[in-house]
Amino acid sequence: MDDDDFDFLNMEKNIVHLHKGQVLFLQDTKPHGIYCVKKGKLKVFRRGGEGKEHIIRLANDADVVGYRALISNDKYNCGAAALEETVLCYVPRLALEKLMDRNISIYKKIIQLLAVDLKEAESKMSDLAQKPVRERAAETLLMLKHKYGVQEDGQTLNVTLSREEMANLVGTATESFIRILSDFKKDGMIEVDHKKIKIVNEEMLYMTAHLYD
Amino acid sequence: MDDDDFDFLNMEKNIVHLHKGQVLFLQDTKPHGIYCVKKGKLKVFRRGGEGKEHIIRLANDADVVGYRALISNDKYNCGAAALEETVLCYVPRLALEKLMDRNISIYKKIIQLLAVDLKEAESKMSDLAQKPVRERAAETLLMLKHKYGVQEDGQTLNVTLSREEMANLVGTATESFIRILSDFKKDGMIEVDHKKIKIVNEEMLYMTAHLYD
DNA sequence: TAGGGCAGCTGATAAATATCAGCATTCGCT
DNA sequence: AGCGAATGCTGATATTTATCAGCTGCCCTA
Repeated sequence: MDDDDFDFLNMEKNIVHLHKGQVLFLQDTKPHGIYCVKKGKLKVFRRGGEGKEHIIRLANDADVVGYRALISNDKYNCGAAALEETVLCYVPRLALEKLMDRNISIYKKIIQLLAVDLKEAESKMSDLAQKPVRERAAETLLMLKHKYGVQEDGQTLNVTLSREEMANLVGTATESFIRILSDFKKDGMIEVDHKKIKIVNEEMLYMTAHLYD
Repeated sequence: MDDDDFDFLNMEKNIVHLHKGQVLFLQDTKPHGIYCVKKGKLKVFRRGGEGKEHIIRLANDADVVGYRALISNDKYNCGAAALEETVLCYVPRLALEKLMDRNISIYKKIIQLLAVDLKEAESKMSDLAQKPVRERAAETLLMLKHKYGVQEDGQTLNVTLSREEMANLVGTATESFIRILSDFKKDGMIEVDHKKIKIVNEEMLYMTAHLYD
């Protein structure tokens, strides 16, 4: 979304504040609008049979969430919750429809959002089907760096997730992920200080992820 | 796509015939148009590191394939190949753009296509992350029945896939899938005659897939 | 119609991953 | 600051899934 759209959306002045861990919307409920992240981080996840969650995607400043369900007139296929203090702009269905009426280019933007999400979903799907946990774990760490960046030291990931959440992102059991994380540490690819993860050998992580080699 | 659009597309008269196994387009190549299935069946797949293919989705009469890459001005993220004799209608980029210019509602249709694909991709993703092979195999058989229907006997799946292709659809090794298929046979859920698979106890398959129970 | 090759199948085994149990550490409260 | 609960970690083990090898039968076609 470009600045013009943001201005319009912000004019609606429906600001939502979420604390860390707070739920924005739940899987299988009906949407009434869409959300634009002004500041903060969100996880978008699905719950499987035994309640175990799988994180489908993460959201960042300027990302839009909850729009798929709304535009298909469908229930939410995923839930969303804040990973830290987060501020969002809520755009009710009607406001969105007004926006779309007066600006056809919004259609193109929605198409672009969907197309990006779909491409990433397809790639993740084949990764889940084919790559071992170790490779997916490496890939996930690199994705986190790419998505949220690093702190002033240039190495520490600028996002805080629990081990369980990271495992849910990778698509594996928490213990398995923890073991792999300590392997990565032993191999000198990362350094770990509680929830802070530092990527010290990105090249080697890439190799491990088999993104190139 | 409704009848009007089909008429327009068909006017372009770019008909493509594919024999069983023939490739429509390859992953990582550039699209020049989109394809509409007039008659036949296609698989859309990605190849992983060691060349193993994972089938992302199947296409049927009236499905559109290859449009995601075109509208994002991107390379194909997946390849596509015919599962049987297939007839498609090719719509070159320019013709599509003309169509979109004179009919804004095409944007909405593309959005709906993308939204459906995205929803299915997200669900499949969490299945791959959380469900065991046996459940995914049951789900796949039910999906094949739903997607392609059955023959006159009301039970035999109206599509022919090799065991390897089915395994690639489930996201498992060919041998693992074969074993599970013979379990299903033993349990009285299906009957198998070479490539013909008959679903004789759909209820039980649903239970096995944990779609409800 | 003989035979080469491939798909399907099965058993044995190996490897990957999950689960379970127990303990240590940290975090969120008050 | 201190307590209880939650999170993180590790080892042992179980389970799931993949891999490897070998066998059969079937189609193709030479």
